[in-house]
Amino acid sequence: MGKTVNKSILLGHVGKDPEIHVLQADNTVANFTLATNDIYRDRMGESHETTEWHNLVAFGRTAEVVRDYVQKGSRIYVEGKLRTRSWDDRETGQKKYRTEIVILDLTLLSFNNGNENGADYSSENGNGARQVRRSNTQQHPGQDYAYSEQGGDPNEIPF
Amino acid sequence: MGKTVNKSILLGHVGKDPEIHVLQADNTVANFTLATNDIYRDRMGESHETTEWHNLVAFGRTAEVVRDYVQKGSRIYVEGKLRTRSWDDRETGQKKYRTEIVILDLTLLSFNNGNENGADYSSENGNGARQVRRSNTQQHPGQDYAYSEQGGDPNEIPF
Amino acid sequence: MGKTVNKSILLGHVGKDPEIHVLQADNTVANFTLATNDIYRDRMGESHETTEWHNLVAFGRTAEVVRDYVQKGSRIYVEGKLRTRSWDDRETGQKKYRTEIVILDLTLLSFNNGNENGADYSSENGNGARQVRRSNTQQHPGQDYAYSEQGGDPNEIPF
Amino acid sequence: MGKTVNKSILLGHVGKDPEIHVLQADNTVANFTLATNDIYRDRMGESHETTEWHNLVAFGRTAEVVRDYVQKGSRIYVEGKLRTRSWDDRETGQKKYRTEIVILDLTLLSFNNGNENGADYSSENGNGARQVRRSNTQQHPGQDYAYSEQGGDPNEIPF
DNA sequence: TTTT
DNA sequence: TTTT
Repeated sequence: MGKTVNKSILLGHVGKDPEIHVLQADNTVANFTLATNDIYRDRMGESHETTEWHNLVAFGRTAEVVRDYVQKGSRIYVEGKLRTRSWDDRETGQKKYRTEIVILDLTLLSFNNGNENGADYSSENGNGARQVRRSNTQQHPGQDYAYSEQGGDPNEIPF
Repeated sequence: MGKTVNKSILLGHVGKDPEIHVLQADNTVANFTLATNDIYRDRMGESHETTEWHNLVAFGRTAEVVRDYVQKGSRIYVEGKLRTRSWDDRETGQKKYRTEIVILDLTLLSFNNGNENGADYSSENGNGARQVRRSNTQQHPGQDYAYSEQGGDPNEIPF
Repeated sequence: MGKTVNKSILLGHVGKDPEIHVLQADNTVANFTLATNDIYRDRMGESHETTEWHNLVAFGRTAEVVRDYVQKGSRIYVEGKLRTRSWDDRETGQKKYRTEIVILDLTLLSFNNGNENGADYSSENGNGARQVRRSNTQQHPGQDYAYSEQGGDPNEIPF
Repeated sequence: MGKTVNKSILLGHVGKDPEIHVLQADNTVANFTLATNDIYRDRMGESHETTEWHNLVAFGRTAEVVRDYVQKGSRIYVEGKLRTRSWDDRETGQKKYRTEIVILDLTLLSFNNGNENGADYSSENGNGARQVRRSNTQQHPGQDYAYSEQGGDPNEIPF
């Protein structure tokens, strides 16, 4: 029940591997970008394509799913809300703004780098199951967290 | 038909009277801000309300509707797409960003300053009809345009 | 987190006063219809308007809000999910279907019978506050429930 | 610009190969069903999954895309509007209803039977390109139409 | 009738 | 800068 509505729906490809930060023991944050494409026709009737880049952020359980299953090239569906943060730039003293979509719902549409037709990953583990990243400490060596196995079958993918 | 989706749905109140610009004879642009509210509960269980401000932009026919019917305090429903523009700041040389929602569909939910229950405006023209702004030259004296009466009953409100 | 998406967004006017049923002590159900309009142009270029009627259903707390604030003519924004129920018709033995939108989010856009500009209701209580129906036993005499005052300021409207 | 909103967003799997009908030379119609899943927890805390079936219909150019690229098992994203048709049943004389989603926007999320990771089809044509159905006369032998090659590169997939 |  |  709300007086207002703030909802965004995006479907596109992830621009780079998510950055993961652990704020507190209990709160993971994931930041990444998502590309959507717009096709328009100019006055001469020629078709052009532009790419729009969106800043996405996820918290908590959703951030853990991002950490474990989303990477550069992944195709995802996202539902969220817009949020604009502002701060004073240290150097120039100017007000700066950054608009983000806070993810409230996430659907994975591809695995292994967004290549919807590749067959390479099944050969990696030889059993046909989806291989997931349960840690990415190499990419973010400063972090120290463990995937919570409790509360569900560890072999069950949570989406 | 598209490979990606870029859709935002907003319902809220307009922060101030739209700024109207006429780029060419044929292309009106309207810029304004929209507020949405978010209620969240902090760790102490106390309820807080934040306001999110969105930059909206409309073009063409939609901008004309904004010019004529939207004002500070109006409650509106908007469907659009996200667009982030960037430019180099003249003074500092820094890259700056501004994210906007380009309006693709607009529904007016209130008239006369968003007061959904006020009866004052009907007394202004004494006939119970909705009174609309067909020009706002006072607010934007530098502009010179006329509302196009052709293509429809001038008494018909186009939404 | 989900593998699929089932989401409907409707904004329109309520066709008749909601029917309220109390299944158990704890679970109120509200059923009503919502009209949306579609304007289309036929092959001759003439404009036509059709009305689409949607079956809406709300449960629990949301149903209580519907009971107390929604009536015939109310303009509302609704977000929900589609659900199709089927049963065998007693007389004919035929399979029958009914598709409903289960309300997940509700925003009231008007008060007093959807008349967004009326001033009559404020004269009813003489204090400018919105008057709400806290019971509708006349309309639904078979029911016996009371609006729960606990859990919040009884003068606070919950949306 | 509209007074009301009637919008549905679905992401799921296609239940069976679309039925294609050609009403006139110029108007193709495609009918098919789409499954979405809902997970809920009962009073005992046990998790259950239900499947919701949606009736989808596409017209014109969109129907041609459905005809050529959508099949049983395909995963798709759809945006559309709800429409309920009614008729009197010939046998019983009863009023019957059928609610459909009229597709306004369609995004294909998988190829070859929804297997997002399968590599089998690329071996069918040996060049790694997506293989599309440009006719389905076997399935609908009564029809006689040809995919329009004009208006674009015939090798370009239109979404 | 889909999918995980 | 809106609104309740």
